[in-house]
Amino acid sequence: MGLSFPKKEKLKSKKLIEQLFVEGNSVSSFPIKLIYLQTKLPFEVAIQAGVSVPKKNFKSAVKRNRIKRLMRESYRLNKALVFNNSKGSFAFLFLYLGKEMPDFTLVDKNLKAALHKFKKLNDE
RNA sequence: UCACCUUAUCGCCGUGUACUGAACUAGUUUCAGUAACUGUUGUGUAUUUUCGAAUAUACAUUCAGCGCCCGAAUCAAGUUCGGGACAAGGAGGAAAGUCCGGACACCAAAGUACAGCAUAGCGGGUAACACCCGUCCGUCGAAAGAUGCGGACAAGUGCAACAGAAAGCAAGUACAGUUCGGCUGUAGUGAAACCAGGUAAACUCUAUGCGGUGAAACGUCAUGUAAAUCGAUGUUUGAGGGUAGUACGCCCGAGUCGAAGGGUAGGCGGUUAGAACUUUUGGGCAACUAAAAGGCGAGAUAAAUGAUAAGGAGCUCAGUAGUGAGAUACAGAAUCCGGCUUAUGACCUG
Repeated sequence: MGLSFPKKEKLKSKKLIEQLFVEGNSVSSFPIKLIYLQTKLPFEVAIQAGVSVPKKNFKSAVKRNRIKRLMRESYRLNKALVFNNSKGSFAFLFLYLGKEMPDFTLVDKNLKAALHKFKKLNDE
């Protein structure tokens, strides 16, 4: 399956996202928080994922874009951790809770940790 | 004026699948020309070889195949679905603030007057403007030049520091004259005094312009049930409501028939080829404009345009130098244009 991150695997439905905030569970590894929910997806994929950075913490659109890109990139490289082993289909949303600009190493490390936590919970 | 560059690896987004012209009109799909690919087709020519033929190669023509590749539906190159390959492309000068001006779209009601708002030397440019150009005047400057909310005190109303009795609607100092009436003159204060002036980033007046709502507009497709909605028809008193404020005016409003709406912030269109850009020539002091030629380079929608690594350029600091260290601005398209304002790095020039 490789390292691609095509459109089908992106969380796009507004309905699902709202449901995610209301009913979803979460794990976190500061500054990354992962909200997830086991649910039916519109396509035949295991996981749909999205990223979000609150406007409150980062007013500049350029900075928000940068953080979202870092998170997307990190998820793309590490999604093999959870993609094939999970049971059922999930909606993911990664939130960035920090207030400082991160670099790729920091995002990658913590996003990986969050994925590991999710996997451990899901296996039990 | 430019908006760091190059390479490698891994990704994201939409587009295309040789080109050109026409027809049919929306379709199980037409025609012509040029170019390219494949070949156990046929024919011809040339060359090689040979006594000759066959063979081989090249070219021309004909035929068949292919329609970027694979799979499925199908009489499919063209239509639909899924997967892949390749190609070219993929944020800005301000994309920002949303402050003006338009294009475009819609409206139960958009009309008239008043009110309100905007603009303000004069002339020109423009689709339009509060923008731009020219010019006059004022102010600043030695000059080059910079800068200006620069119409009107003619009508009405208001305001005016200090000085002064008084800057109005009422008072009044000193001296002199006198037809004895606070009638006249002079002095004193001040920029200005029983007389005019100043002031319109004071009300006001004049001239010109202004319906409202914004792409979450709007159109359309799918699903499809009641009040309400839309269309047609239509009646009497017209309650009541609406039309940004007021007045007039205008519109809706019973019933019947037909259609399909709500929600799912669903899909598609609108949507990116334009009052655009570049070059040349003509017109104009200029803003700008006319003609010709050329190419076309983002289209996302929880929102693509990237991430990582290495090297280099310019910049700053240190150093004689080789070199070393540091930082790499402001900032992210969202219907599209013309401006203005604000933020901001480097270089060149006056």
